[in-house]
Amino acid sequence: MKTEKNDLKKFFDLPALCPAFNIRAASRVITQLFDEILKPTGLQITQFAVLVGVVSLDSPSINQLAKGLVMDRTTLTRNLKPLEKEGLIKITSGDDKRTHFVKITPKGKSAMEKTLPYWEKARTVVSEEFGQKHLDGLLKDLASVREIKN
Amino acid sequence: MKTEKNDLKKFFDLPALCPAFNIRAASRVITQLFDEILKPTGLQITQFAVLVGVVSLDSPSINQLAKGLVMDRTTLTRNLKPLEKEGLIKITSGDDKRTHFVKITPKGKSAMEKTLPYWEKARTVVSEEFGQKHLDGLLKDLASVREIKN
DNA sequence: TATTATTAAGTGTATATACACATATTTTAT
DNA sequence: ATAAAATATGTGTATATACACTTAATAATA
Repeated sequence: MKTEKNDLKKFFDLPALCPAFNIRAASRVITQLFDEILKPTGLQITQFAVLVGVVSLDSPSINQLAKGLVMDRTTLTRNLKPLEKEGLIKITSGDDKRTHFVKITPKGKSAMEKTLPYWEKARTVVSEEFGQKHLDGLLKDLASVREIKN
Repeated sequence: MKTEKNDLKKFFDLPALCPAFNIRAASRVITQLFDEILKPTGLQITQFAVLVGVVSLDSPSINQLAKGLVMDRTTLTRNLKPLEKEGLIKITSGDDKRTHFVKITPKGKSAMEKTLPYWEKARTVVSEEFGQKHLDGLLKDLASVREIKN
């Protein structure tokens, strides 16, 4: 009989119990579902989220936008690059030259309008697969998870 | 008064309603929390998840492991690289030379043993921040989200 | 005013993610 | 036995993520 040291059975329960494994796996599934449905728009769901943040926060600074999106500032900086390259946003300096504001462009607005129905479609698919009431509960829980950060 | 076309208010509700925005944001928060606590182990939570998958599935093939982890096969291939480089796993061919099996090494086992208490600590933190009962419900919901894939 | 501290943002590096495409091997059908 | 189909995996490319570190500009203080 092998020693206890080599007994790996204790790891077998982890996948079902781990918040990180599970939220990351679920995140991959949902992201693929949205990106598949959004494909005709040329936007990925993360990019759409950033654009929505930009208009909701009305031309925020990088820091403000990162906070609003619950996204690391340096991650956001990188995520803005393809949107800027495509001309969907524009980044400008304020009076305080350290601060950079993110503005939506007409092309960006147009891309958002085009994407909205696909987003609605994706949301409907999730809602039907999952149950609207169930989904409402999940969204509430996910909002609570976000609060852990504070 | 501007035309309806330029009215962006309709986007303001999206962040609260979007499963993708919310699950991705929550995933970032949880991942950072786990990675911070796991830092002394030298493993990130995704890497620990892969190792747990390898031992739980008992030296699976790449495809089997990807399926078990609900991870895209090509993502897994890339995620295995740093683990292999560190000597925590070994990849070997079977009789069918297309199939590659992933095996844990002694160094890999040792890393897992070292990491386990840190994982437990992180799980406790989440559980306390969030409430154990609440967390159980969330884990169940996340498992359901994963099922959408099938 | 000169120095120091603070604030805002970018860069270097590494891992994570996944689609489209390519390769190698095995199986199936002719 | 050979051609075609199916299977298992890897690679090219692009985006996503975030820590550690750096730079630039402004604010606070001596």
